[in-house]
Amino acid sequence: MKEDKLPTIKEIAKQLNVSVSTVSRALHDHPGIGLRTKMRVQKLAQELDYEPNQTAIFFKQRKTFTIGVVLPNLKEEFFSEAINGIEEIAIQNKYSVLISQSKDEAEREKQIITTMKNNRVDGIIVSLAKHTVSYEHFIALKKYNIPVVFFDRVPTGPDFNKVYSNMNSGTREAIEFLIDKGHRRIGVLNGPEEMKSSKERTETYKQVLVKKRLKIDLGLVASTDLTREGTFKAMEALLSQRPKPTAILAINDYIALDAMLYARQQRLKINKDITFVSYANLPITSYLETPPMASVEQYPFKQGAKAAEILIDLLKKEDKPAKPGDPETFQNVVINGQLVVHSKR
Amino acid sequence: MKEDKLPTIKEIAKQLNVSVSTVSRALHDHPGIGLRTKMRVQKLAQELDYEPNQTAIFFKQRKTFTIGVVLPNLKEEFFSEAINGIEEIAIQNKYSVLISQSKDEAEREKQIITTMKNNRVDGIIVSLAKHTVSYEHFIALKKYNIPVVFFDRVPTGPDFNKVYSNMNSGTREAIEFLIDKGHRRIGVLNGPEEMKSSKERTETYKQVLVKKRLKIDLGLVASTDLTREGTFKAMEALLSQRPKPTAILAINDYIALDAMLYARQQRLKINKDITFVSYANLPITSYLETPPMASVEQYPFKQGAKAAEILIDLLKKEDKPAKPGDPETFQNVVINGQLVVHSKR
DNA sequence: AAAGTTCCCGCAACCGTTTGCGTATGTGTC
DNA sequence: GACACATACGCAAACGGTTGCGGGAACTTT
Repeated sequence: MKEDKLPTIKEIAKQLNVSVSTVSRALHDHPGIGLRTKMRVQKLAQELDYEPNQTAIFFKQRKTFTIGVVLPNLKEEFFSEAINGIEEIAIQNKYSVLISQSKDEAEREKQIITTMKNNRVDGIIVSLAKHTVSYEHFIALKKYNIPVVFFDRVPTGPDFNKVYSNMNSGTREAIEFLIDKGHRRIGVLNGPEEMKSSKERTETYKQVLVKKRLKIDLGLVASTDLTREGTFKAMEALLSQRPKPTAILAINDYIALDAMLYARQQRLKINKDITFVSYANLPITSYLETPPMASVEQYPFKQGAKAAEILIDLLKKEDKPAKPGDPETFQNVVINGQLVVHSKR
Repeated sequence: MKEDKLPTIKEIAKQLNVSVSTVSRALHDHPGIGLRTKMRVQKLAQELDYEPNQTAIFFKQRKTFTIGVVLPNLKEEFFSEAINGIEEIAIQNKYSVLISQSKDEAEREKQIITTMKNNRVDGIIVSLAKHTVSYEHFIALKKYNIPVVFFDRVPTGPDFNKVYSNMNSGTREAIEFLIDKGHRRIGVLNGPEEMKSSKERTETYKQVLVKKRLKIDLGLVASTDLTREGTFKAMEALLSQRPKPTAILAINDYIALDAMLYARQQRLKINKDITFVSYANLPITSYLETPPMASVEQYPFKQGAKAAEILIDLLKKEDKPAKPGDPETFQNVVINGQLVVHSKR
């Protein structure tokens, strides 16, 4: 009943009594093929609904036109926004996107990278799992000529392509904003210490306080492992300081939300007894009755798009004969975070 | 400098002075290969870091071990949860997942399906764009032997595999819940009329009211196109009814949040002047000070997982010789939504 | 010792497409 | 009518791996 056999180039060739190479060339508008046969071929291809078998092409060309994306999860709007950026650029360049979640587990991340490598994705975009400390599995990709671009959660060291937002200026703005509002005891709800950004945040925090001639109290800096429980614990630690902090800078909007939840449980009025400022500026906060007073926008869409651009550029360059003497260079794009103030008072 | 050449089966064969077929079989633990050579081959493969070229295998086996997932967007937690379910099952079965967003545009959806078809994904899981009305591009996949499983936003008609949650029982529960709480004027914030679920919701709404002997006022049923503006408009319409509704059943949590936003702008107190009940029961609501009073849980993870299971089952069956007489059958799995009450009063 | 078995392994085709190279036919030139 | 030259197409190899089949060597059987 069903004809089961998909039309191939061979099929067309047979029906038209020409060779497969002629068909192939005709379909690609190769100049060496006469107009007459070119037309005949294209017409029949139309009629048969011929579509080239991409797997064959991938195999032959040693290219899959697929880029892999590995990120901690898809639930956070930051990442799904970033994917939008990636997809946008990918589609424009006729690339497909293979997405996988590390679930913030280093082991799983490694596994995913291996799979992607074997599937011969052309390149990979990564936002690291929160506890990833070893980058060997990424370095190993070099042997396979698979370029990697990191974004947001990027590794330290110069030997990587990366796109990330510079928290420092945003952090500075955020803290100065709070100080301007009269806050003197400002808590920091920081991420795990393995994350590069965590250290930087603490650093900038100290710098601003010094500059503003305020006392530094490291009891006001706490780490959460990004789980709700971890955040609650960190909040508990922060709120037990005396005098209590009147404002808190949280590593991202989700953590801020968890922190608010805890604060409410402690009968604190948000934006009155305690003020929050965080990072990311996610749409989710627009739904809230009491959003963080300000948020450092990190432009996830832009980050994703930029990472994709860099990757695709690399892929295009790869086709060209690399000049032998060329030292390998790495892109390092910094997108400045910017403080967005949500509420006036 | 860099050896550029990836190790292949040929390479191993040459180094060991055996044929490629022997190597291939040795690596697969084929019984027809002697223990000695099997060991030698496997050892060398190890040393060379040999990894089979999947693209070659895909091509040869006419199978890619990839399933495509098409859904409206990744931003909604419902969908990202569903993906988690899909990924879970996929990984267990050694499938990769190719994700693409239709952005709720029928045209883009069609485009994606075409690309996936050409990329020879083994099967596809789809949640329809909100205005998709023609299913031809899906039906066309049959010719390519690519099975499709729909979830959540499923097409009407019996000729499709689908997994969706039965809103009716949930809707019934939700409305009865509101009536029990004393509400008599219950508004419905429904989705676009193209969506099957919208019609059903209205239907069930009417049934319950009839059963409870309440007057039906269709002015209390409004449609939103799922954008924030659309929802505001619909809310405006609902709130202009007299007497005003005291409770609103919203098509999903996001819409409920938008609606609340509007209600607050109108100086209505949530859960006091006006009560919301919605669908999905997303984690996002756990962050809210005033979450919907109740929500119909739709088990996105389960839906995704189930869809993936069905698809993979189909793929496995495909390998087996299909009995010619067999009429094609379609799975139709219904997951009952269940009302989850958030706040007591 | 010849015949039959069993055990291992190699040969070669195949999947669908691309592409370098060779060649038949046609065109133009003197 | 012999020559060069372009034009239009075919041949065949290659990409990397899988698999049916066939066959040589070693071993068992009678």
